[in-house]
Amino acid sequence: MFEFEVIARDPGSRARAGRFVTPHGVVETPAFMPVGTRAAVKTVDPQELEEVGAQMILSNAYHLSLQPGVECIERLGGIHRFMGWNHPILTDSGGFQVWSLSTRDAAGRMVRIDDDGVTFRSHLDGSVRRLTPETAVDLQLRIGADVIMALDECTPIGAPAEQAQLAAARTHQWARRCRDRWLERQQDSPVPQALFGIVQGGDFRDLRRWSTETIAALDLPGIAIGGQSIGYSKTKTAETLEWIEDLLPTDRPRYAMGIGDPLDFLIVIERGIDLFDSVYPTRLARNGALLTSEGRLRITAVAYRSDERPVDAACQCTTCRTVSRAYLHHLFRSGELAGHRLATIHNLAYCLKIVARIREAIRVGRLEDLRARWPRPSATQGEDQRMGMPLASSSQ
RNA sequence: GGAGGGGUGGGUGAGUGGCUAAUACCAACAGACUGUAAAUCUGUCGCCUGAAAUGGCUUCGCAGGUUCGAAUCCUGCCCCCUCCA
Repeated sequence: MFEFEVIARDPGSRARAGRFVTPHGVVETPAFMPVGTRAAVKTVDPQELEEVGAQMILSNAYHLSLQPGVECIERLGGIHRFMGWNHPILTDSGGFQVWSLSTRDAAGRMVRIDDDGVTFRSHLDGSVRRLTPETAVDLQLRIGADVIMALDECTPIGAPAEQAQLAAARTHQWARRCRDRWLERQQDSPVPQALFGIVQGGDFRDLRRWSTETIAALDLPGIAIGGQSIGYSKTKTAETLEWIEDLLPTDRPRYAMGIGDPLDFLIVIERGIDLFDSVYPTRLARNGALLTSEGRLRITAVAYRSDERPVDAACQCTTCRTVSRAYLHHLFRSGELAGHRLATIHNLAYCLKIVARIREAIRVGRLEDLRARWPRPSATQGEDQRMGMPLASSSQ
C-alpha cells in the first residue's frame, strides 16, 4: 500500500525523484509539506492548499489530542474527513514539543522526560498529559493520518555529546516500542498507516551514523532525520545529511524534518531527501515576510506603500495574479486578516513551485542547470535574505 | 454668573521637588522567525556629535518667580472639559 518508487536520479548528486503511494493518493517527490499543526494550515482552507500545489500536509497528534481530542476526530471519521483534506496527511507525534515546550520554561515545568515517556503540562489548560511510545502511536492511529511518526526526543544544537547520546538512545528505544505497537495495531486496522522512525544524534557524526543505522534496521516504511541541527542551521543541515546519506535506505522515503527556507530545498534534495516540511513559509507570511525570486520582501516597509507590482511577477499564484504589493501592504498595516491569507497563499505557492521545478529537473535529468543558478548563501546572513530562486527559467 | 477638572515627547496617557530626556500602550522605523503555546518576538524611537561608553543642547500650554535643583511648588496669562444656574 505504501509503495515508494524512485523514478529518476540525478547523476551529479544523491537527488532522486519518486512516487510515494499512500491510501489518500500519490505524492510526487521530492515534496514540501505545509504544516497544519491543529488540522489547519493557518489562514488557508483545503481548496486553497490544493490550488497552491500542496500534495501532503502535516498535523500534530499532541495538539489534536488536547483539542479537539482524538475521540472527536475519530467519531467524525478521521482527520481527512474532519478537515476536508482528501489527500495524504502525516502527523507528528509530539516529539518536537518535548523540545519546543521545554525550552519555554526554564523551570522545566511543562515537560518532563523519563525513559518510559514524556509528561506534558498542557499549554492550553495546564492539565497533565502523558505520552509514551505506545500512546503516541495509538493517538496517531486513531487520528487517522497516512503517515505517523515515532515518538522521539529532539536534540538541540550545541547539546553536549553525552546529552545527544542519551537522547538518541532514548529515541531508539522509543522507536522500537513504537514499531511493536504499530505492527500489533496494523493487523486489525482497515486502513493501513505507515510509521516513520526518526534519526537523532545531535551534532556528532558518530552518533548520527549510529542513530541512522539503528533506525534503518527497524525496517519501517520511511525514515526521518530530526534534531535542531536540521533546518535551524544551513551548514549543519548539509553536514548532517552528508554524514549519513550512505546509510539511509534507498527504497523508501526519507524525510528531513523542519526544512522550509527555499534556499535549503536543493541542499537537502541533493543529499537524498524526498520529503520535508516546515512552518517557515506560513509563519513568515503571517509576519509580513514574502518569499520571492528576488529574495525576501517585507511587505510592511514604506517602499511598498504605492507599489503597483505583484509580489512576484514570475509567480502565478492567486495573490500575485490579483493584488498589488500596495494592497497587501495596506492589509498588513491595517491588520486585515485577508493579508495573512494572501501572503500565506503566495509563500506556499512559491515554495511548492520551487520544489516542483527541482522535481521536474531531476526527472528530465537537468538538475545541473538549476544547480548552476542556485543562490549561494554568503557568510553574511543579511545578504542571504535578499536572495531568492527565480520561479521562471527566463535566464535560459 | 457659580463650582470643579485639565493642558506632558506623532497619538493615548503615567509621573506631582533631585533616582526624569521623562513609565506604559499605540503609531513609526529596523530585525528575527525552519517537525507552530507565534496575526509572535526583539531593537530603535527630542536634537547635535560619536563606531561606542559617552558628551553637548533644547523639552512637559505661555511668561515670570521660589529653590543648590522644577514636568512637579507659587503668581499672572492663554486654552480645553464637566457640573450647576
